[in-house]
Amino acid sequence: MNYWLFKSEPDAFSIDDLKSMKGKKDHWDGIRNYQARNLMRDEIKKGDMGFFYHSSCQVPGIVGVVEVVKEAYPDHTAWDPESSYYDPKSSEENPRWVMVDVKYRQKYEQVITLEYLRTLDELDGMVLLKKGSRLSIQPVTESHWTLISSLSR
DNA sequence: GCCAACGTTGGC
DNA sequence: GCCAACGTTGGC
Repeated sequence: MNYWLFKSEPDAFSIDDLKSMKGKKDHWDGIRNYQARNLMRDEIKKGDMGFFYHSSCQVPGIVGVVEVVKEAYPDHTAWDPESSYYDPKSSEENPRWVMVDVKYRQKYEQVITLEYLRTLDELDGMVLLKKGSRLSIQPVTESHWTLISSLSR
């Protein structure tokens, strides 16, 4: 099993939004970055777990956990001219972008803040903490996953 | 709101 | 295929 980190701006889509969806699950649409797309297309498997990360907000950090419940399939928002994720170069015949489905698993009582994560020597090398890192879907190592998960207790 | 870092585009 | 210009991300 592999571990991931999914970034979202809570103003656009928060962990509470996910929790309130029917079945507590939703498709992770709107990814328009090739590196993140390739991770979804090639690496992210059903049953994988992910941290839900809130970015571009007052207190950026990890707010909870999701599970991947459906593997990559075409992102239909790319075909919708009304959508802000519209990409005329993507078609139903030849989809350029994909998404996966994730399901809410838990919300932490307290945000594990980016500020706090930066203080932990054990997280050296974590993609999230690298300077200039802005990948919206990131791999997380098992040891980092285990450590961060233990912080929520 | 600023701005550093990064990704993408397109002319050559 | 290079790289300047531009657009975006995201912490602060």
